Amino acid sequence: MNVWDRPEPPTRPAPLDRERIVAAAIALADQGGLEAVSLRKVAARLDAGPMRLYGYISTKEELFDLMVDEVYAEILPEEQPGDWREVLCTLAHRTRQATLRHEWLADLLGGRPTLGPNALAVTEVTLAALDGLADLDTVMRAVETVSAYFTGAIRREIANLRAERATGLSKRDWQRASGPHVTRMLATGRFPALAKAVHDGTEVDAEVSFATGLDWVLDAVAAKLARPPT
Amino acid sequence: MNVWDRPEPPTRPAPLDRERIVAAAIALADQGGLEAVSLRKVAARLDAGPMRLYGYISTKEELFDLMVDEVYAEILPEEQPGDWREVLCTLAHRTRQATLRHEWLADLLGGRPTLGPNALAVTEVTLAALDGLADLDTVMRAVETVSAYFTGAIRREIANLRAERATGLSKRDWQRASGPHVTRMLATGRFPALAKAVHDGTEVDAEVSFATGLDWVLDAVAAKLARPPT
DNA sequence: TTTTATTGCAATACAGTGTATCTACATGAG
DNA sequence: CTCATGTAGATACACTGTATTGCAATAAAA
Repeated sequence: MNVWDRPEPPTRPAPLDRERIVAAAIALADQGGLEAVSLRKVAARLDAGPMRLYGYISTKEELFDLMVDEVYAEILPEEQPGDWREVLCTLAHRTRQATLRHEWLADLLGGRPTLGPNALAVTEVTLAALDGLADLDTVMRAVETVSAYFTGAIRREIANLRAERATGLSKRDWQRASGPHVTRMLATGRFPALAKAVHDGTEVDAEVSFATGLDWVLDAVAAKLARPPT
Repeated sequence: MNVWDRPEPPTRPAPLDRERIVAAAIALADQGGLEAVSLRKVAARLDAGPMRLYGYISTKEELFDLMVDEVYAEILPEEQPGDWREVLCTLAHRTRQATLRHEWLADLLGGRPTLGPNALAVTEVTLAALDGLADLDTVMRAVETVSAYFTGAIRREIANLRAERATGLSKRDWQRASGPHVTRMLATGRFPALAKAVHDGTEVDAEVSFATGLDWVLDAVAAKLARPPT
C-alpha cells in the first residue's frame, strides 16, 4: 500500500460552537424561512451529523432563542443618542429593519420572553434612556406599550407582505379584484364600511404607516411621562 | 351463520363538515397547545382517517385560519355600543379574553392576514364605528395602530405567562432569584438600569397593565381623530 | 336485473422531522 | 502497549403533513 492509497488521517471534525451553529441556522432561515431550519440541515451545513448539535444546544427551541438574540445584536444601536423619544423611535425602526432583513423574526417576535445577552443589552439602553423621567411603573408601561405596538405592527406588515408575495398582487388589487373569497363577501353588502375602505383606500407605504402609528404612540407616552400617574 | 354473527351493515361514516373539524382542532389546541394539533389526531377525534380531512381542508395552515376565524366569532361583540373609543376598547379586551381562553391564539395572532367571515365582521363593526370621524387614511391608521398594540401586548402577556408556568415562579421572583442565566448577567453590573428595574419593580396585574397601555394609545388616537392630519 | 361508471373513504407510502440510545473509534492516561 | 474515557456518528423511534393507490358502495346505464 503506497502513500496515495493510504486513507487520509480521519479528519478530526471541525470544532463547533454555538456561534457557527446559530449562523448556519440564520443563513437557512434567511433564504428559506423558519420552516427551512431543521437540525439535520443545520448540521449538514457544518459537515456534522445531526446529533452533534446537541452538545451545544439542548433543543430546537433553544436554537431559535439564540437566533433571535443574534439579531438583537444587529438591533442594538452602536451609539445611542440622548433623547428618550429618539431612543424608542430608533429601537422601533431598527427592529423593523432587522425583521425586513430576517423575515422569520416576525414569526418569533413576542413569542417568548427575550432574555439573551443582546436582548438584555437592548432593554438596558432603553430603560437607561427613560430612567428618572417618571416613576418606575410609568417607565415600564411606556417601554412595554411602545414595544407592544411595534411588535404587532411589524408582524402585520410581514404577514401582509407575504400574502402579497404569494398572490403576486398588491393588497388592494387583490382585495378588490382577485381575492375570490373576500370579493364575494364584500359583494354581499354585509360589510359596507369595509367595502368603502377597500374601494376608497389609497395604498400607503408600509414604512410611513409604521412611522405614523409609532409617532402617535410616542406622543401618548410623552404626555404620560410629562405628568406622572394619577 | 346466524343473525348475531352476521357483520353489522358497514356503518356509513358520520358525515363531516368544516365546523366539526374546526371544533375538534380547537378542542385539541385548547388543552394541548397548537403543537398538539395534528391532522391525525383531529381525524381520530372524529373517527376518521387522516385523509378524510382533505375533502374539507386543503392544508393544515388553512385549518389554522379556520380556527382563528372561529375564535373571532367569540370576539365579535353581540351588540356594539356607539362610541368609537368604547368599540376599540372592548374589541381589545375581548380579543385578550378570547386569547386567555384559547392560548394558542397568541401564536397565530398577527401571523397572517385575517380574512375569514367572522374576522371581516369584526373589522366591519370597527370601521363602522370610526366612519366619518376623519378621512379614511386617518381612520385606518387608528384601527391599525390600536390593533398592533393589543396584538403585541397580548402576545407578550401569554409569552410571560407561559414562562412563569414553566418555571413555576412569578416573573419577578424568577428574574431576581432563580433565573440562572439572567441573574448572572445582572450580577455583572453591565445592566444597571435593568437591575434597578428588576429590583425595585412591583408586580403589576397583567390586565391593568394591558388596560393602561390601551388607554394611552386610545388617547393618542383621540387626539389625532380630533384634528385630521396635517 | 345486470353491468358499468363514479364517487369518496381508507390504507399504504414517502420523505421528512426532533430526539434517545447505542456503537465504535480516536485520544488521553498508566 | 494497554486500557479507560469521552465524543462523533449511526441507528432507531415515534411522529408529522400529504400524494397516491386501491377498494367498495352507490348511482347510472343497458
